[in-house]
Amino acid sequence: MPLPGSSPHLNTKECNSAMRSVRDALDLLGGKWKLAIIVSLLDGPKRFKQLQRDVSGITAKMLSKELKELEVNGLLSRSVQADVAPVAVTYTLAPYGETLLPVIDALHHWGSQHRMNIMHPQEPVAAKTEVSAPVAA
Amino acid sequence: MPLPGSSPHLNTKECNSAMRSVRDALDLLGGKWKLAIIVSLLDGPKRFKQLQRDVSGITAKMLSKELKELEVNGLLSRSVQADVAPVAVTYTLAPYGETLLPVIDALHHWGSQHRMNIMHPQEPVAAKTEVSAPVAA
DNA sequence: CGCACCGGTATACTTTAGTAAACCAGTATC
DNA sequence: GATACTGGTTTACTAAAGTATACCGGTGCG
Repeated sequence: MPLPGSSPHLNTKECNSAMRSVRDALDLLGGKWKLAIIVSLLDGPKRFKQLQRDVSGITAKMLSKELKELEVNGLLSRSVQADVAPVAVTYTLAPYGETLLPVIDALHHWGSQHRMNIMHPQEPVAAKTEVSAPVAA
Repeated sequence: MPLPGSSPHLNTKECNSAMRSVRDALDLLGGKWKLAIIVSLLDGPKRFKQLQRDVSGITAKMLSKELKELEVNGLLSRSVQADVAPVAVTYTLAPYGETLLPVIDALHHWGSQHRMNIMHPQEPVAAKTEVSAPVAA
């Protein structure tokens, strides 16, 4: 099995195969809210309104929709307690959802590096031997 | 500085901080085509029409738009050879674009795992058949 | 001449993502 | 009896993403 990341580049056939997986992941995780919900749920199980407060900015409609999608993909589980006062609904990150940690970590790591690069445009990461072309700003 | 990914979960403040970076990365990489273009360019520099053939399915308009965005973010570079016959334009993955390899790798790894899980659902990875609400229908 | 390739752009359209706000039944609180 | 909290749904909208198709000047090929 070819391990991408170790080889310098892939050929076209490998690209197409690899891209299917990458797109699968991105379809599930893409959009503005999915990762935010998952990350928030890493903190522990939460109820609907609690989640809505924590994720900050999300509307009830989006939260509801995203939670459904996340649930059918097995990334979290929804449980209802009908006996308690106003019916408590709890969302819990499924074990399968926790397998996303490496992905979240990679995204977070690159994203924070990138954030530094664009805020302090010195040469902290990608400026060692090569002097790039002085193209347009 | 807490290292996410190593700890089991983060608190709410850490989530918000981490999410900014994750969203930064996702904004740059999200959408249907950006990663596909980058992965295709891992194969080596390519010209516009070549890229359009390799990425398969992308329209000239989208390719043009995505290439521009990728270029202004420093992930690839565009070079024009005006001397040759019908003006050759070459797109090359920038060194900075190669720093995405860990991200691509993580996405690819999880995505292919996930793809197997949904295609061969041998083990009950996520049995979500439970309905514990005997209340209203 | 006629066609295809090159690197795109222009126009028009559909689809999806996301926002904003109101609304619901039930309970508990003031 | 009004208000707020619970877990959402509904409707209506905007903005962004993406698709489809045609078009452009220039060149080389038969």
